[in-house]
Amino acid sequence: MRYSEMLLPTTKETPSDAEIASHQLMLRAGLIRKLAGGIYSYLPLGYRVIRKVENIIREEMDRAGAQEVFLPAVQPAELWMESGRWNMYGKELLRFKDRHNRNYCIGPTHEEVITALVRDEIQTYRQLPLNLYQIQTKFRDEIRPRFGTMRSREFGMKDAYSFDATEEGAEDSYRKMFDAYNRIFERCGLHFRPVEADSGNIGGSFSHEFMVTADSGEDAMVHCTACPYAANLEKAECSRPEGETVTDDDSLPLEEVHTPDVRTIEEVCAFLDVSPSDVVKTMIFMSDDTPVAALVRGDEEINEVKLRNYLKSDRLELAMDDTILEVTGSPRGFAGPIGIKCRIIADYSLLNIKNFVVGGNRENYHIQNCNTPRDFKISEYADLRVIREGDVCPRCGETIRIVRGIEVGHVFKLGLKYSKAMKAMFLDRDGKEKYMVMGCYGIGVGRTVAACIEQSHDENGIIWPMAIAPYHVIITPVNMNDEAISRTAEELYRGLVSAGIQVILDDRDERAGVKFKDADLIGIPLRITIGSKGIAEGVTEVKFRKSGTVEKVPITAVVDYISDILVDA
RNA sequence: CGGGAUGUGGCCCAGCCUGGUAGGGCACUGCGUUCGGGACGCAGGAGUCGCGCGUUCAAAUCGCGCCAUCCCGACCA
Repeated sequence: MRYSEMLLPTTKETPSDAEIASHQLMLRAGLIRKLAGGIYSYLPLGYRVIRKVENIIREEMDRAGAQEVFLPAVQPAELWMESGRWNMYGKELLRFKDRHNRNYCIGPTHEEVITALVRDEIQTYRQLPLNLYQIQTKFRDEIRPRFGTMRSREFGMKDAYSFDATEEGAEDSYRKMFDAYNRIFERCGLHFRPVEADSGNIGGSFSHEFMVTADSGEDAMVHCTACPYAANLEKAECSRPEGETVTDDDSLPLEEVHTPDVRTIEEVCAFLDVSPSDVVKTMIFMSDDTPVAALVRGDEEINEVKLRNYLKSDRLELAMDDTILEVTGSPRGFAGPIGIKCRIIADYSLLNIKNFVVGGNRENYHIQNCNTPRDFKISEYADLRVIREGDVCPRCGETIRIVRGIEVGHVFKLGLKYSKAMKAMFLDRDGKEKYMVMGCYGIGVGRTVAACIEQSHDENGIIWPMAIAPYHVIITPVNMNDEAISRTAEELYRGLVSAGIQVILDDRDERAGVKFKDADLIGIPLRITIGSKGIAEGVTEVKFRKSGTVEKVPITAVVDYISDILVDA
């Protein structure tokens, strides 16, 4: 393609409403333009990258045995009422009425549509397993879209759905997708890590997120420094400490202390001159409609996802003030386990501590030198806290580290959730009707592109990995008015094009500096510079965007030289 | 939705406090010079100052309301 004919509006200045590198560079390099909040147009260069990623996804999905379909974006409300999500999904689901006043939504995801399709078309176990995928525009009316295509409202997503006759089959489908995702992100040149993720209400332990490591990532994940263990922060398990040696030795007598207006852990520590690890936090939650007290050491945080999973509750939230008063007999800030009127669950961090401070269950009082089981009994210990940097790995015992990441993919074993709700059944070998076992698997296409830039750029611009670069090569004639230069550039351009190489010829009548800056900004992996000095020697310069290294290559050998590089890549 | 900020040619911003002629840089058009890391000169085109109402002789500037955008918290690919 000739640069002079392309819609490729690069800018020197950084748009003021872009915060992170990938968003700034996507705007500056002319990949995207914003139409409205969280809604973006892809320009030619940006769309080429999208298509490259999509094609990698297609190849790997096809290779894994999935078949591509294309489902409607507009979906009737009845389907969503069937699954129960019309009322559950909330404001993120964009709803509207047609001219007949019928309710519709724009699909934020396609479980309903695919399940309805498959239940009508599949009757027997002989037709299973089945894995269908599509690459389609989704709309989620996000509370707060941000970071360009990283979290937009309208976005391209690959979503796949597997249907199996058995649990084992579903696990096999899951594993195939897991493997395919690894290949996809590897081919996109990303540094990523599959991490164990919370599977929430839906149950089962089969959920992994594919996280691209990036400091600007919105998610936190943990990984072990020694073994392959990696998990989403909210999922990461904390080991039960060794050796429960709680005895009454060196126990001091219980002591109620007046602590006027002292509520938070910090205030308690300052007031009583103790450290947070000598205090026990008592937090009152409402699990569905039942109050529960969760205990954790003062220097730790409660992980609400773990607590919810432990309790198997559908809804979990911090209790309101009136509940706290009812359960503890005191206002917020003084809750303690002694004499409390609800179920008590203690985090493992409560093992092995003694003479600790607890709330007094009485306004403006705390209790010191509390010990178990002397002063109150803990019948349930569980892993309830948020893991911390430096904790021990739950698998191997080595050190845990926390890093930030961008979730680009998610694989999920759905089980029977949708097949039951929507009656997706088949006739098994034994002549009995059974529910299909489902899985769903998503990849954010635009987010993957943004994540790639986030991970691969420098102060001059984007550095595309060869596999998803919009073009492989850019030819930069330093002066179009120099007859020898422009002729050589034209000839080389024709040579590369006929060799099937994706190339831009920067035929603009611009100074060399401008062309170099733009070439760096848009991140083309290879740049061929053609100048009069080189022509005199019969060579061109091939510069590698990533390493910055420059090779002098004879003009006659450039096409072969480039072809070889691309074959290796 | 709550908290904070911003809205001025396509882009980045000044002007607002202290009301009176809309300004700079980038980009764009023409001519000339220049030509290997975002050149220079001259001449030009381009703006309902987010929208509405109000205060005032007079509003980009002051007041009120609305809208939009961005950042920080609960959702998610």
